[in-house]
Amino acid sequence: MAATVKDVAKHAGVSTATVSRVINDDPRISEGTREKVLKSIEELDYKINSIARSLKTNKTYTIGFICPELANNFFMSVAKGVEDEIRKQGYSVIVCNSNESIEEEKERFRLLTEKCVDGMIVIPASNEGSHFNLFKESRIPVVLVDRLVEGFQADAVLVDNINGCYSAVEYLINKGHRRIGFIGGDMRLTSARERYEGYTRALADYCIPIEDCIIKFGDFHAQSGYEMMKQLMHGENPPEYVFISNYFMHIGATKYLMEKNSQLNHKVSIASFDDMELTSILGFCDVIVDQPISEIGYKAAELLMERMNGTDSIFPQIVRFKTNLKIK
Amino acid sequence: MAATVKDVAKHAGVSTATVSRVINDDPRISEGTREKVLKSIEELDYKINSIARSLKTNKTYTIGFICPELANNFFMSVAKGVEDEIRKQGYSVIVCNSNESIEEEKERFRLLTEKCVDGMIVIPASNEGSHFNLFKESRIPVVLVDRLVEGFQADAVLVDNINGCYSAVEYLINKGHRRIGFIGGDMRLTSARERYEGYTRALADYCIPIEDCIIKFGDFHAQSGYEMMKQLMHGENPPEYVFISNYFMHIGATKYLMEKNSQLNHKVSIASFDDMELTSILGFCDVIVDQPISEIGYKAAELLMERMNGTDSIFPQIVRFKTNLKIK
DNA sequence: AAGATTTATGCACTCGATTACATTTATATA
DNA sequence: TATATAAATGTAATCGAGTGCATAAATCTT
Repeated sequence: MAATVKDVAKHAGVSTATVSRVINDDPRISEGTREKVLKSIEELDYKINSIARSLKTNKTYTIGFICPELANNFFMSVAKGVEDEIRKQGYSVIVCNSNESIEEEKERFRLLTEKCVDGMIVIPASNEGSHFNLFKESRIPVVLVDRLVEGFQADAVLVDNINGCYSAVEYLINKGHRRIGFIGGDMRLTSARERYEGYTRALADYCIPIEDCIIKFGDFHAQSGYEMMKQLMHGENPPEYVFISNYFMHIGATKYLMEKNSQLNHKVSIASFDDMELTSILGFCDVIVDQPISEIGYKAAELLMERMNGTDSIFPQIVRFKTNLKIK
Repeated sequence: MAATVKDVAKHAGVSTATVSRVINDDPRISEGTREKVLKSIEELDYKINSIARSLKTNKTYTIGFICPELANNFFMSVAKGVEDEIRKQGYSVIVCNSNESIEEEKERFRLLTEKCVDGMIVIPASNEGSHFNLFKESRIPVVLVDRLVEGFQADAVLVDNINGCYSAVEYLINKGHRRIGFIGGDMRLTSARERYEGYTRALADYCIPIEDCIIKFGDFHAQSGYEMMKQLMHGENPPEYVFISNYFMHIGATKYLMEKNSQLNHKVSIASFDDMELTSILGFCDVIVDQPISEIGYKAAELLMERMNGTDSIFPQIVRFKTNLKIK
């Protein structure tokens, strides 16, 4: 049905090689034939078949993006940054959902390999990454985002979680607070670990004892934020401030506090990660560690482009963005 | 580098045709050769090259998803539903951002055509759709989601916006409210128009006069929700209830009310569309029109699959999901 | 004007897999 | 046992575009 180079060639009275050269802006084509061919392309409404082209050139101009969840603002903001950057170079993005499962992550990886993507950007489901060997073997460039994977060396774009969290806790300490609780994420994720590290380090530096009873660990989801805040508030001596390790748990925690606010005879405030659209209306929070989410996506795309263009150093590049402390 | 059918064929001592048949589960292959081939595939770590396959079969097992924005929970929840459903059949999804621009929408469409996607799911940027002729010509199956396009007949998955909005307004009327304001979306979108229609229809059916001064139109973004609520509250006689046409404007409006709450000598409540994770903590809202977002994605995928498999009727199918009124 | 260069174009193979058709081998039938 | 039939495999063309090499045409040299 659709016109091919052959049709165009016949129509223009030239060979397919010439048509191909016109399409690819080969300079050694005379102005006359170029126009003739372009006219035929126009008239036949010829559109290139990138499948055929890819087969020959071994380039698909497609990258894969694997993340643990699609309906997640953080991940999708990264994806947006990636898409934005990468399409400028004519690439497009196949988006895959690993569902926070290592198995599915592996499975998506296989799929993308079969589809011959030129590169991948992965937000790992876990730091457990034995299956990441597959990446190495495949020789497909990979850039990790937000989290690292044990035993797998690759380019990565992260934020300085430790100092981000540290600065928030330090700020609270300087404001005179001593009893600062913590709600952490899944400790199998580097980001969760680093944030916890920032918390403990700040306390240690200011000689404040670490009280396990005001430290809880959730899983970065709203429901667990709700639960953990509940547990904290039901403790013997609840903290006056709670640092919450991500946006979604922050939402859950706020939900709990809103529901139970009148019944609680204890005032609590929140410091948290991520300044999303909604953060400003989450009423208990006045200290925010903001990370440059779009930039993360841009940078990941940029690193990947470098690898795909072969201008790579042997050494993996780890880019860490600084966070920004916002006080309401 | 990577092994091809040829390599496998040589290694197993058979022809490439036989290898291909094994890969594609052709039943008329003897158990013996099948095992031999599978063993070679294993040993050579052969992976199929779907580019080559697609060229021959004219199927890419890839669909396109074009939406006006990536970092948008509603769109991405639809995308999630789509991905979920479609990957069961071995498809994957190229996600494109039209940036709410008709031009970019067109441009993405061209890209996806070149990439030979088997179908597309589109959340249109506008009801203006002269460029949708391209779809017709291309003969690539398309399913529209959430919004229709003028003059373009295609399968679509929508919700019953009119009755959804109607039921909420009716509920408020039955509770004794008479002065119900309205914040609408961009009227170039069918969804915005239908919701407004539901509002006016309910008022008319209950013989309540429509007061233009308590009706504002934004653009479905948070910022405009903020602005419009501000305008309403600064009006001479602000309404007691406001129906807000979508989640993001709801957020913006709430933000305004939270900031100015103490200074307003007028109490206002909100009814709104969409029950997202955060809706429950948006403090002014107690009436919600909930739409089955994931289902929308599933259904769109399903319709598209039907078209792609050619089991299509000539007539476009329009599926409209009922909404569900939730009272807090 | 004949040969050397440069420029423009075409021929034909290739990428990796699928498949119609041909051929071989095994099995059933008379 | 010869023949018909079914099952298993191979041969070779094909999908649509790109490209090394060959060739033709145009331009330059001397």
